[in-house]
Amino acid sequence: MDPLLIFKALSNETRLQILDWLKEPEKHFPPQEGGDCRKIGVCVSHIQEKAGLSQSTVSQYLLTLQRAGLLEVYRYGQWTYYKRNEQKLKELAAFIQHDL
Amino acid sequence: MDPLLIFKALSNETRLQILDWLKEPEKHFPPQEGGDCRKIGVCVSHIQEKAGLSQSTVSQYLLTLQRAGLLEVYRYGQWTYYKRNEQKLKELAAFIQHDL
DNA sequence: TTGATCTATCGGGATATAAAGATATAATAA
DNA sequence: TTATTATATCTTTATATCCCGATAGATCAA
Repeated sequence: MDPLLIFKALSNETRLQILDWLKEPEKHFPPQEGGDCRKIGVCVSHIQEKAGLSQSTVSQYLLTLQRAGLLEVYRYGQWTYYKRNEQKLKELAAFIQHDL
Repeated sequence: MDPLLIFKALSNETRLQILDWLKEPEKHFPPQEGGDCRKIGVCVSHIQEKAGLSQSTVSQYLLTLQRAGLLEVYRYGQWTYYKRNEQKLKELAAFIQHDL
């Protein structure tokens, strides 16, 4: 739990949106062949299309969120799936409530 | 409540420290003549001395935290006192818990 | 009024972040 | 093997943030 790293990761409109979209992935992204987006996450290209930014930028954003611990990664074949790390988000809420 | 503005304000080690020091001001700052630091806040020069940064930098940091709604200001004569806005911090905790 | 003190603001150089295109890597398909 | 697809990394330009010194306001003391 590195609060500074987390707050930096949250200091960007698009990254906040990505976290929000991933709350209800089936509502914001098209169906995937690879597997249930609730379980394995959403692949980078779907997130990129939704964000309307370049592939490299979105890839960087996802890594930023992952390094902060807010997203989990699952790799299968040539795909990379990202989903929320609800555990970490709960820890963050607890930190803000008790320590900030 | 502007989450992006708040997260940007929290994306700095010194600003996080200032928020922490102001949780127990009498523990971290010398006594003030102007009034009880719990009630009116701590003056800029005390915070500056503790932070070990220039006066202009600390003044900017305090404004950043205030614009985000995390600090409250009280002006008396030539002094400016800052204290935590516990209400806003509670709102932030609730936001993270329910909306992030 | 003059001088001292406290704080805010301005301007600037250094560093970090934003966001893109180009390229590399790795897996799949033909 | 070669071509294609998905993602990551590299490089670069533009913008934002960090942090300072200098200066400006505002208040208080003499």
